[in-house]
Amino acid sequence: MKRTVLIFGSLILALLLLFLISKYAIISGTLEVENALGIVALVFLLAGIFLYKGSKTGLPPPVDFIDHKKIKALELSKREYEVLKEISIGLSNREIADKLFLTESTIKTHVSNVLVKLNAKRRTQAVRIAKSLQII
Amino acid sequence: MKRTVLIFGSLILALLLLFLISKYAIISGTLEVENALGIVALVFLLAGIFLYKGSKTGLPPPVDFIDHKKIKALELSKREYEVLKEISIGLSNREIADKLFLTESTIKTHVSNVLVKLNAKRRTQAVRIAKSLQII
DNA sequence: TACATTTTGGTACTTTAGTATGAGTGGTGT
DNA sequence: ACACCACTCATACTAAAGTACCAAAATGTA
Repeated sequence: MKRTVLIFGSLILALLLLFLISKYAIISGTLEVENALGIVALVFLLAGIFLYKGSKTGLPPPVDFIDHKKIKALELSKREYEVLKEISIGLSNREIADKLFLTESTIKTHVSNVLVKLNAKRRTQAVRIAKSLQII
Repeated sequence: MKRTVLIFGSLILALLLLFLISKYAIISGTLEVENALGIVALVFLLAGIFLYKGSKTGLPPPVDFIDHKKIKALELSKREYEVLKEISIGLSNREIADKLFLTESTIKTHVSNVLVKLNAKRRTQAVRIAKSLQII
């Protein structure tokens, strides 16, 4: 949001600047209309590319970017989310327990809660759902 | 490739056309320089967006595209690969069996083979590895 | 401080997953 | 015709995963 405003602001400024420069140059005869148009064209071609890159209005999910709002909406606690991430990289409950310095019991509790909150029957399904929701 | 040439061709044509029109209009006094520049700017802004969208020269791996060579390199058979895909969408052995009209026994055999070939200990890990190898 | 969550852990089971091993069938290439 | 391989299925286990229920700390917040 902040970035968009900034980009548009500098874009408008650049446009105004170009107007002034080109107008002056044309009047004083040091620049032909073709050149002025060419410069404007080039600048805005690049601007278009840059803007599109930044905005990403396209349909394809932007590869990554975690949706933290959705995590909250699902009421996943910090630990539960942490465990979910470990599941997604293929660790067993035992391994997750060791990694987080907890007992397997605790991990099982967390996993069960994650499954309920993600409405999944299995951890593999939970991973798929989590990915489709863009929370991992 | 073909499309790129076509796009650039029409882009150049449009540029020439704009030059002619704006030059004529400016000379005959029916159009101010500002407007001409504005039009060019707008056109090329859109062109930039369009070009970027089409070319996608960016770094991000194009999201999908399955590496069939790697599947062969891993010596994954047709069935095994099929089972792997079902695993990745979170199905249980029972569910995969029903979906493919096979017994759970058979699925277990396939899964075991997949795990060995992908060098994974668990199905969740197999999914992660398969994704990192771009075979699913 | 009182209250609500979160986090942690346990016990006791049930259900899936995964391994090991063997074996029959059908297709392909030689 | 025979060898080879993918595919199928079975039995018998072992090992994880998951469920249900409970309960005590730790943490955060009104």
